[in-house]
Amino acid sequence: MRIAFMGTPEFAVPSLKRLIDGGFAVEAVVTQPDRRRGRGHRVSFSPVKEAALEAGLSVLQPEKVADESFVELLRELNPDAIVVVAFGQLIPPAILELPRYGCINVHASLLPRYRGAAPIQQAIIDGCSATGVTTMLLDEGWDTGDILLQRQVPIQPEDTAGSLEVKLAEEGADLLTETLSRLAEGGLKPAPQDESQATYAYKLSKTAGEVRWQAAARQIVDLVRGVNPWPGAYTYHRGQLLKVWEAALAELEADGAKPGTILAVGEDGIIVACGTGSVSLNLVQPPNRPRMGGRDYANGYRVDLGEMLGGAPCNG
RNA sequence: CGCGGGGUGGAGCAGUCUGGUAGCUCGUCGGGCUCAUAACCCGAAGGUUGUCGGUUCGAAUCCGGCCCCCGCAA
Repeated sequence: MRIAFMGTPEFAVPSLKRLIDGGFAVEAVVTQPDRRRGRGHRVSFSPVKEAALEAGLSVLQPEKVADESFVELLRELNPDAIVVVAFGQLIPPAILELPRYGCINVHASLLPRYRGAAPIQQAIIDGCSATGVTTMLLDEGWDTGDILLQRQVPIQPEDTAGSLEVKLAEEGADLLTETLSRLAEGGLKPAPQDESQATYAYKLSKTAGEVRWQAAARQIVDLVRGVNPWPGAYTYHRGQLLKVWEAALAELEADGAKPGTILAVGEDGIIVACGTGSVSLNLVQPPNRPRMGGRDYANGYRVDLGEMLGGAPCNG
């Protein structure tokens, strides 16, 4: 089967590799144009581009796949299927109807739940105990196409968005090759999504990681997991940014203390009062410092009990 | 050349502006107290201050090169 692959971030890499290793003819790899990013504003390649180059495949990076010249290019390639995994651009109708088997998408949720750009993070933030991967036929909507196959994946209590993404990317790659094989055999019947069950996980903003101390301890712990490693949970201490990498439920009663109050320094970290219950900040990171244990932070920065976290940053 | 911060005993920090061989909160080890403890008391070990070079009678501290780490912003 001749495949054109479209993808950009780390999540798409296992799918691409599995196609290559699985003997599928990957005729083209399409990814987002190189962008300046990171410290120093250097140009960097997308993870998919790195993987493609490593496999000896050349890469196409159209600014817009909808451009007529690119559509024409694809038409000439004449792929049997186009696989789209976290590509980052809307696929226009002209491309959707191009391949015989259609455009097949791997999505990191059990559709129709968590359509959108941040399904992994949102599932954790919402405290779900399981999520999954779905393969589907792209249509003109946002993750609204007919479902081909699904597979459930449990969310472990210690999972972060980062660790879960790795698992889902692997499961997704697995499901993808199974989907393609069965499509080729003709034994796969696309099933429409149940619109009434649809929910959306919009792309997270930078501020999605700000800890709201008035929330329940459970919700705060899930937030910290769900936004790790990106955009990262944070609060403010003494007017300075304090990133929170790991947090766990704590036993201490808030005992009337205002949410955000530092109640104690436990063995693992700083114990903070929440709207309901308390959490222990076990791995934190002040600006210009590496990550450190909450306990270490408390020692080195002379944290006093009763101090408040949160509030606005101060520029003094 | 996007802006900026930092590398000091095992961990996290102070000391750098105003040069004079290093301090704090922990940890570790030994001892004590206790029914007991992550609590408390006493004591000890542990540092070529990232690296190379320069200035100086003398450099963690001033100057320059190199390596590494990180925040913002994308």
